Parts: sequence; C-alpha cells; structure tokens
Amino acid sequence: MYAPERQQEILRLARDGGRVDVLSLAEEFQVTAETIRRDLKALDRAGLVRRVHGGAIPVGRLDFEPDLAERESTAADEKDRIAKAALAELPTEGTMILDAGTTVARVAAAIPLEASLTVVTHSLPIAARLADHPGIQLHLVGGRVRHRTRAAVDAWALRAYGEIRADVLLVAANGFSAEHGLTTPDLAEAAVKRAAVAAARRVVLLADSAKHGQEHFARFGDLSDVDLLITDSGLSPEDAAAIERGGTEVVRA
Amino acid sequence: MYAPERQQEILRLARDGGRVDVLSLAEEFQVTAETIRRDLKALDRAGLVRRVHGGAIPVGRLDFEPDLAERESTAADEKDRIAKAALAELPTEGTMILDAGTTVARVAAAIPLEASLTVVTHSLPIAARLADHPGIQLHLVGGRVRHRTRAAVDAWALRAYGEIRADVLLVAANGFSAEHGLTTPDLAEAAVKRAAVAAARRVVLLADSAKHGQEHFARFGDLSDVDLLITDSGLSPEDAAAIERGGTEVVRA
DNA sequence: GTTCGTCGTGTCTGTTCATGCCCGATTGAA
DNA sequence: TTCAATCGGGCATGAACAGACACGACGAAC
Repeated sequence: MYAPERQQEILRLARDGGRVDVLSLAEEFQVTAETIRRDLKALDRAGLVRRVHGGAIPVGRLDFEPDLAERESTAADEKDRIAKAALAELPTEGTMILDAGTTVARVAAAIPLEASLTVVTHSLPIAARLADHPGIQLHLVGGRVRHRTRAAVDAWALRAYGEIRADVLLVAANGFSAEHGLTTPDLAEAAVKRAAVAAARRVVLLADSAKHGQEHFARFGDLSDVDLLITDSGLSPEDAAAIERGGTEVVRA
Repeated sequence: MYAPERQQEILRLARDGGRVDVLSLAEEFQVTAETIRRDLKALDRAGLVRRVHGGAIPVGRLDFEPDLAERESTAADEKDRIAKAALAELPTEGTMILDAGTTVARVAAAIPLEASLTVVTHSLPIAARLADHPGIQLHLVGGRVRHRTRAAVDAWALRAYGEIRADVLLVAANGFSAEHGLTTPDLAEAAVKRAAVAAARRVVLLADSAKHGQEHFARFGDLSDVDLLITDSGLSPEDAAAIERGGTEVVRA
C-alpha cells in the first residue's frame, strides 16, 4: 500500500469516525506509529485534518459543521443510489452545471475517468474534487462563499450563470413539493439556484424522499421547472404519479 | 508493442485496479522497470495518473492533493520562513487578495483562527482551506480552472479583479528580477496576476531566492509594482540593496 | 546503399524516499 | 505536581528513482 493511499484511507476514517488515533491506525495499517504520524502531518499540512495529541480530527468537523457530517451520514444509502442513478443523466459530451450539496458531490465523485465534459459549478468541494479530472474542463463560478455549504453566492455567481447556457443541471433542494415548489433555507443560495435553473436546458433534481413535502424559507422554483426528479423508493408511488402528472419525470432509485 | 500502446494499457490497468506498481508492470509487459517509470512519468505529465513511490494511482481516486504543499519539497524550509514572515503583513482588519501558489497557500494555512479578514482568491486549494475559517469572509473569483495550478483564469477572473480594490495582495511569481520584472510560464495566469496587482493598494511578493534572476514566458508586472518583497536569505545583500534602490522594500526571512 | 539523426530501450551509478528505530523533549491527565 | 504517553528530530537501511550514456532499430536525405 502506497503512502498516499494510506493517507487517503486515514482521511476517510477520520471523516467517518470524527477522529482517529495514532496507535489504532498503526495497528490497522500494520506500520509503526512514526509512519502514521508522518501521514497525519502530511494531511495536516494539506489542511485536511487538524493534528491533536494522540491523533487527528478532520477539519470539517472541527468547529461548527456537525450537521454537514451528520447530513452526510443520514440517508447515505439513498443518496448513493440517487447519485448512481444520476450518473445515467450525464451528457456524454457537453456542458453540465453542478449545484452544491452532498448528493451532487457524490455524483461528481463518481464521474468516470474516461468522461469528457465541461462542468460549471459554484460549489467549492465539488470543484476541488473535479479540478484534477483529466477529461473535465472545469469552470468555477465565483462569489461570496457561505461557510455552511461552501458554495459561492451573490452578485458574481448570479451574473456568471446569467451568461451561460448548459445542457444539464443537477440541482439539490432541501424541500420539494408540488404545492410549495423547490425550497432551501438560505435566500442567497436560492437566488443562485434559480439562476442555475434558468441557465440549463434540462433540469434534474436530486432529492431523497425525506425532502418531499418539506418547505423551507426560500423558494427558487416550481416542480414544473424540473424535467427529471431522481429520488429514492421512500417516495410513495402515488406521490410519484402525482408529480409525473405535473410534467416531471420521476425515477425512484 | 509501441510505447503509446503500452501507456494506454497501463492507464487502463490503473483505472481498473485503482493502482499499478512498477515491478508488476515491468513483468507484465516484458520490459525493464526503467521503461515503465518513463511511461508513468509521461502519464503523470499528461495529468492522467499520479506518480507515487513504487507505482502510480489514477487521478481522481485521491480526493486530496498530497503534493500541493509538498510538490516542490525543495526550498520547503525557505517557503515556510517566507510564509511566516508574510503573516506579519496581514492587515488586522480589511481586505486581502491571495494569489495561487504553494507559498501563499502556506500563509493561508497559518492565518490565526482569531483573525478577522475579508479574503479574495482565485486559487481553489486556498479557498478550500479558508472556507471554514470562522473569522474570514471569503470571496471566490471564478473562471476556467487550470489543472496544473488549480487556479481560476480567463474572463470571469479578470472581470472580478477589475471590480474590486483590496488593501493587500500576496502574489507569487516564478521569476523576478529588476530587468525582466515578474514572470510566470502561463499567459492566462499572468493576466490574472496583473489584474490582481492592479486591484491592490499594497503588493507583497512572496518568492524564494531561487526565483531571482529567472525569467519565464509571460510577464505580468515590474519589480517596481511591488511594495514589499519577502524572500529568503539566499538572496545576496547586494541584490537586496539593488532592489531596494528601485523602491521595493525587501525582507530576507 | 550509406550515413546520419532520432527514438525507444536497457544499463549503470549516485541520489532520494519511505520506513523503522532510538532518545530526549513535550504534553496532558490524574 | 507528577508521570506515563506522545511527539519530533536524527539516523540507518533497503527499495525506488533519475540522469547519463550506450545500443540498436528505423527512416530520411544524399
């Protein structure tokens, strides 16, 4: 096992467990504690974990993102299935906008290495993930970066989306329903999502079934703006049928 | 079997298996390890795999960049000292532009948690690192993302810098000298740097002494544009004095 | 057909890298 | 305050690496 592989795995363990310690890692990987310390130092220098006595803590967990990690773990299965289904929607060649969000991030992580695409995103984690993908021409949408979601918002982002036209948009929402449309808690983010929706020829909404019926503060569109909804089997067939009557195709992964 | 065929096959094996190692490839293809190393080097240069000790890993499999901090492990010490010295230049309150580059990234990593700043950057790694800093209001400059440097360039970036005015800019250069000014290998990046220089009231150049006297393809400014040069003690006192006569303060960390 | 340059490959040699071990310094919990 | 766990730097070692050079195949120009 190569050192970078081990570091990658350590990072994953840290993110999963919220913390790792030197000795168990040493045992786990069958190397000495010194080597683990070096790995943690490297990860620390890369800004991915924060070194503490006896181990390390992933940075995202550090101060005030318990919910990002938590959200990551809840409904993980559903999100994975949704992400997998969304892969089928990638254009083989063309332009795609990726919204911020953990489910969309999973799709991004799963884009095959042979793919050849132009991707536009305002999400920092997704951009970081795709930056070294050899087949992807990545365009970053700038703006003020919100701490919680690590996505760019405000004037620069709105203007950028106003200037482009993409084949497909993968968008996330915190709540969706026929009555209340697509909603999210933050007004600035809703504005960016709305701009992204307007910039795409085909809108694909990724949302697990728990989001159905929820409504949040800021509305950024109607369900009728969505061409395809990819969700999980937690959405009842009746609800799905009702949505399809509104003109939105539904995939229950 | 021709070299490009072999490389294509190596790439396929790497993507299928997630990793390859030099010795098995050498056996597999009935060539020496040196030849495999050359193949891997070529694939690495093409940005298709990441070289590791003993083998290679296809890009995208690792979602972190182990070497962005370590890539130029040469002069690591100097860079650390320069970064430390640069911390003193942070405004206590105000706006700062951070250019892309490993040295600048180290400064970003070292910004104290209690700092309260507005930061603007077009560097993806730096943005990722600062995104969850509680005291920093982060503004991301968008644009096409260059694979090699993970920095945004082109129209969006140029326009964004044209619209702002910051207190301090920390800028990096691949070469600097009184005669040839500030240079970097890439034209698009030079344009962004030039725009950033124009957007800042005070320009601080971070460059280790090995960069002195070097000149690269694209020039983005003169040494006289720089208010403060932070370098290491490898720059001779005479050179430093000469630069200071040009109106640029010099710190040899 | 000969000659020359180029390219891919192999060989050699000194250098770098990853890791393990050791020891004094530091830390944090009782 | 004390003491055991942990850390970090230095050093050793074997594997892996990089650069220089040589050899042979191939193709172009004469």
